[in-house]
Amino acid sequence: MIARRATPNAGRPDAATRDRLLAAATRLFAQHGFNAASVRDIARAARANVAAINYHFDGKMGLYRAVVRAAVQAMRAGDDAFLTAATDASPEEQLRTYVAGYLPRIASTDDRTAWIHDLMRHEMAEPTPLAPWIAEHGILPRIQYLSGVVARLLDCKPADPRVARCVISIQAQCLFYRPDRFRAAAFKNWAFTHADLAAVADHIVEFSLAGIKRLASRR
Amino acid sequence: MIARRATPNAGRPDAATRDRLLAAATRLFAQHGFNAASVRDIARAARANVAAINYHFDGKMGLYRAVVRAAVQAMRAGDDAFLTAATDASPEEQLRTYVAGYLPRIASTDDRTAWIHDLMRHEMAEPTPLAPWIAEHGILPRIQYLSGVVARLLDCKPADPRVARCVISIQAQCLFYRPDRFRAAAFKNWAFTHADLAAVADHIVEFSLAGIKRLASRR
DNA sequence: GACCGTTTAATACAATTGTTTGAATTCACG
DNA sequence: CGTGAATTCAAACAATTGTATTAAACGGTC
Repeated sequence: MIARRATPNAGRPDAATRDRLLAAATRLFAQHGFNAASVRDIARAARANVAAINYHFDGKMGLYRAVVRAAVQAMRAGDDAFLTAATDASPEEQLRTYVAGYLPRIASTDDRTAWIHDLMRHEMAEPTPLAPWIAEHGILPRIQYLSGVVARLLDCKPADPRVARCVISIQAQCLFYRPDRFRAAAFKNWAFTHADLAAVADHIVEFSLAGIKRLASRR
Repeated sequence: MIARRATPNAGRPDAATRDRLLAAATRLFAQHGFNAASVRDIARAARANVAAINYHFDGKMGLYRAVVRAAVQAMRAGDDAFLTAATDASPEEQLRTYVAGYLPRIASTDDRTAWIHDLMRHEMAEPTPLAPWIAEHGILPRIQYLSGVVARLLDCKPADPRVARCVISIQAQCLFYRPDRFRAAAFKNWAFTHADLAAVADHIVEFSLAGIKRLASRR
């Protein structure tokens, strides 16, 4: 039967099987993607039975949905922390805040924050039916915020085609610092200390501000 | 027995089974990645028997190696066409030539040129043992060329940390225009006409030149 | 036309996939 | 202790995976 738990009282003595499954699935889906992560591997990592996945989540896709939901939620929570912070600051300062807050999360290798971006990378390479939903709820808000900042910097309407191009230029630079084996091989000394990362954030801001100012003056 | 064909005389009346397998594998590996593309799907698409893959390529991994070898080869051939073209041009003009030549290939949806980048995307999400080799032979040469151009623009040594950061900023902007479902959902009107693409190339060059000049003046 | 190496084909193999089943176990409550 | 619902478990399911086996078909040379 279906028979879901009526009250989600997660206050069990030890972590409930459902929670352990969710945690293990988060790690393995982020590492290998939806298809390549097997339910048996997930169950073993969670010290649970395979059937528990179907019992608690209605199958592999249901488990994935739960992971993705949590990912988007964590993403928006992280954004709100520094996006809504200084709405009265200058757009230059807003851009600096954005990059300084975003880049460390992108470049992080700490599993507690990095898994979201690994999940996204797999969705880009081999999309699941959830891809459009993730893009709309996890990414679009950030793009729209950035568009507003850039439009003020360019002193034009957000619909101006230059806005989208500049937003992409900024976003692309940040995203590129997500570590992977390709970058490690193509760019030697890829490992970043905290100081390096701050320098990179500085670079992206200066580089982008110069580019934007240039395009603002033309036309 | 092993019994590989002594001479690779591909001049058969109709396309040899080996060639059809290679073509089908190229398409399917690019679409779904190494693991998700099954040998049976490849064989069916090539109108060949499953065992033909083991006979001609010594297994799935051998087939993938052949595809990747061709990919890197095509990549370098495409690069040489416009990288070695104008070595006496100004670095500004070299950058413009680079972006104008590179971006259309990145943004292409034509299977004859796009498959290479799709292959790379899968390697980034779920690397195979070939990943380091691909990075070294397929990507590193381009990065080194770009580093030389940027070093001249910055008027500094290629080892200067600013060079790598600027190269990344340029490369990241170009790579971001590879189409996928996420970008289509996050950026409306993502489809590009030829004119749009030229405008984007122009944007990247102007944006980046302004950024580089700015960083050249500081320090 | 008979021979022999090359290529194709059908089939079998063990391993792994997601899911289902039905019984055993656990837990809260009377 | 006893009852009944919630949860866990081992086992089995059919489908799919990459590879190996073995025989049949092909193609050029004597």
